[in-house]
Amino acid sequence: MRPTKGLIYKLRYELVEPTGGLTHLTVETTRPETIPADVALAVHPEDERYKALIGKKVWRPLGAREPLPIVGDTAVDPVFAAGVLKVTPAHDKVDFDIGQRHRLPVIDVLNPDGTMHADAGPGLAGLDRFAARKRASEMLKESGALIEEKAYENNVGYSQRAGVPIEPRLMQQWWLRYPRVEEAKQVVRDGLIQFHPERWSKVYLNWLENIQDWCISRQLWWGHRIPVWYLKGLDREKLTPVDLRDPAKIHVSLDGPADPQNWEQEDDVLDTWASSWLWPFATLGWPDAAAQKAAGFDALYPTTTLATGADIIFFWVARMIMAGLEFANPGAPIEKRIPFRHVYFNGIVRDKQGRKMSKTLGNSPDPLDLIAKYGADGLRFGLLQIAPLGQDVKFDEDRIEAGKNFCNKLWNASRFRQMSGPAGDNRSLGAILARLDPAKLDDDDHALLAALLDTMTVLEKSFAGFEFAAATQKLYGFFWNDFCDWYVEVAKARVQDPAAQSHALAMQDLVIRQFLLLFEPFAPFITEELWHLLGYGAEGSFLQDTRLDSAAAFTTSLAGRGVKVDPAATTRVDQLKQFSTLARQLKADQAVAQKRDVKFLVLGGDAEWAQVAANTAKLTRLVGAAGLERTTGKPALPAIVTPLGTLFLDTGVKVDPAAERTRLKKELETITKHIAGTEARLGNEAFVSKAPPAVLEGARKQLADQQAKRAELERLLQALG
RNA sequence: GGACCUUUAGCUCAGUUGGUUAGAGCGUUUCCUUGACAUGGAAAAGGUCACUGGUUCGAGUCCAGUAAGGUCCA
Repeated sequence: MRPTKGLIYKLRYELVEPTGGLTHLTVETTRPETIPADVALAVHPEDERYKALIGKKVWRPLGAREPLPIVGDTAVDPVFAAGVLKVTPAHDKVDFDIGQRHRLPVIDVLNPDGTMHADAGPGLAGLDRFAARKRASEMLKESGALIEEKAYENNVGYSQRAGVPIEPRLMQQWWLRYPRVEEAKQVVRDGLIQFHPERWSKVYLNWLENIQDWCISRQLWWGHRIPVWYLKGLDREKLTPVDLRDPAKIHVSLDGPADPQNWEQEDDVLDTWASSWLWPFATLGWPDAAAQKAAGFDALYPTTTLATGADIIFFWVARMIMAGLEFANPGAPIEKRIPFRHVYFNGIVRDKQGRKMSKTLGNSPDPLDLIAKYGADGLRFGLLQIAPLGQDVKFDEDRIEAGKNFCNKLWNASRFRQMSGPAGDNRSLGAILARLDPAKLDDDDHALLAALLDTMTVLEKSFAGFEFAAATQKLYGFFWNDFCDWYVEVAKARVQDPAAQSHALAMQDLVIRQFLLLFEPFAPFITEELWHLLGYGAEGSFLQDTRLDSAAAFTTSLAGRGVKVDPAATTRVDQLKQFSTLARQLKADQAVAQKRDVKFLVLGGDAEWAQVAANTAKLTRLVGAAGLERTTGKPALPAIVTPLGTLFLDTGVKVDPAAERTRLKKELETITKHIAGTEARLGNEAFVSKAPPAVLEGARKQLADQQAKRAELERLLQALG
């Protein structure tokens, strides 16, 4: 559709019998050359101006002078122009529908080449449609029917290929009645075929409930020719319904008539989709039995998953299902006839403004340019990251850059592993496990293995549910945060310790190996490269051929080496993470340069101090501390409350009590607000009596923690004086 | 007109069966090139979860309605 400037013509249609003081009706049209094809005028049945005229007649002002009925139809917009519509069923969709409703005849005045047909009458016949429009207006002017013509802009459909306005015209078309409609509904409703996301099945079923016959004729020259033959000498434009059912005149079959010399095959070809709907079995040798056997039809049909866009549910998916049920494994149970068991609807990638990418708009980035900029893996991972299940995605190059950065992170982490110490035997999972020393597993090892197992479990679930974006997010967080930001950092000390090095490196080799296996579908190139560089594969073997163990199998392998992951370690490591974050925060608050090593003092119970003391080496390194000591007093120093006790920062500079007080008061305010919220919840009788015990217990624990923190903050404020 | 979907931080999006103080990336602010990575590290600011009502001890999440936007309709 394109806004097109043209003319609109205001015309008089004379009443055959003047009624109620009216002699004519005023009609506006942009296509006066189609008047010879008019078969009626239509008004809105509720329109007070014209209601009484329904059933009366007017004279056609151009072409054959015949009386045309006035009909009432709600499709008429009473507000547009004079509220009277000329009805030309042969050359307008709305008019055609009106014609059908009122059983009006159809008069075609256009030839296929866009010139006027003889039925357009003398003066117009033979003219090109645009020349005819001009001539028609002149003829109407001469006869006095033309009231006025004025400039007008409306939306006109254009041919994309030829760039000329499209003229609706009735033609002989072939239609197909769909087979197996009920079965097609049943297989999706009963879950024999599952849609992902499931909600698209509603769209599918809704369409099948209202299914109409399929117009399979396409006015094209390429494709499968429609298997219909006409007896030579028949006028195809004048066929009656009886003719169409007469096998002496019309032949329909795949093989064609026995006496082809007497017949002419239909020139039109099938709708593209009428070829495509055969795809699931036509690609497996169908209909030739020997070819099917050779292609492995019995093993491969039905296939597991069809991946496609939801915009072609009707065009392709529904039709493949019906075709499969009809043509594949005829007579077999229904589960052998369906073409696939799962349909995965990928999101459609749109541009930043949300528009569909198209050649016409030129808003589609060239994948090769993106690969040159971000790498094939970066592009793939970035796209998967922004494509949630069944949701369209707005393409944003920043996300692709994030994909590249992640690949870079993986590369550097692997490089660091190589620089950290000698390569061990990485050729199999067993070989790496043999290098682990179960006696040397610390909390960080346990927490990392727990996070790895969790990642594996989440990936298993994500793959089963076609949730690829969720999988990428899990992989990203695990590798960047759990492994690089925490584990590799805290392991630096162990790697330099001769007694712990071998074990610590084996842990890294193990985790990188499993990560490469998990990450391979999202970034096949860099993972394969690293697989070889780090010696994970034997000579000539490939990551892509290596089996990925399930979380359960991996747990068993660990157990075989005497490694049982301690879930409580994660909690303890989280406390250390919080401790170091708060320590850094304290430094930042006090405007202490990060690199400057300062002295920290910890005030806390024995258990808390024991945990800090056991991790002093890690913590001082992580937060940049010259020392981390226990204190029993209440030094007048900037402080922060952590899960492992209160932490004081000694910069050697005299503390500013006013600034410190302001900071602590703000903290106190926040925690007091939270306590009020928690207390309100616990004070609610209905909550206490109805909430599940676990939730209740959680709330009580939370309140206790919050109160302890508040008490500590109050003590600190008091100590400041 | 019909069906379906979306609305959460400046931007792009997560948020699993309702349950602590709603998350991530990018962007922004401050600091940092010490030995994996500045394609990086540390910290911070930033949200009445479109609106109205309902169900519930409890709603971003469930229900109804409203608004705005989008997709498909052979």
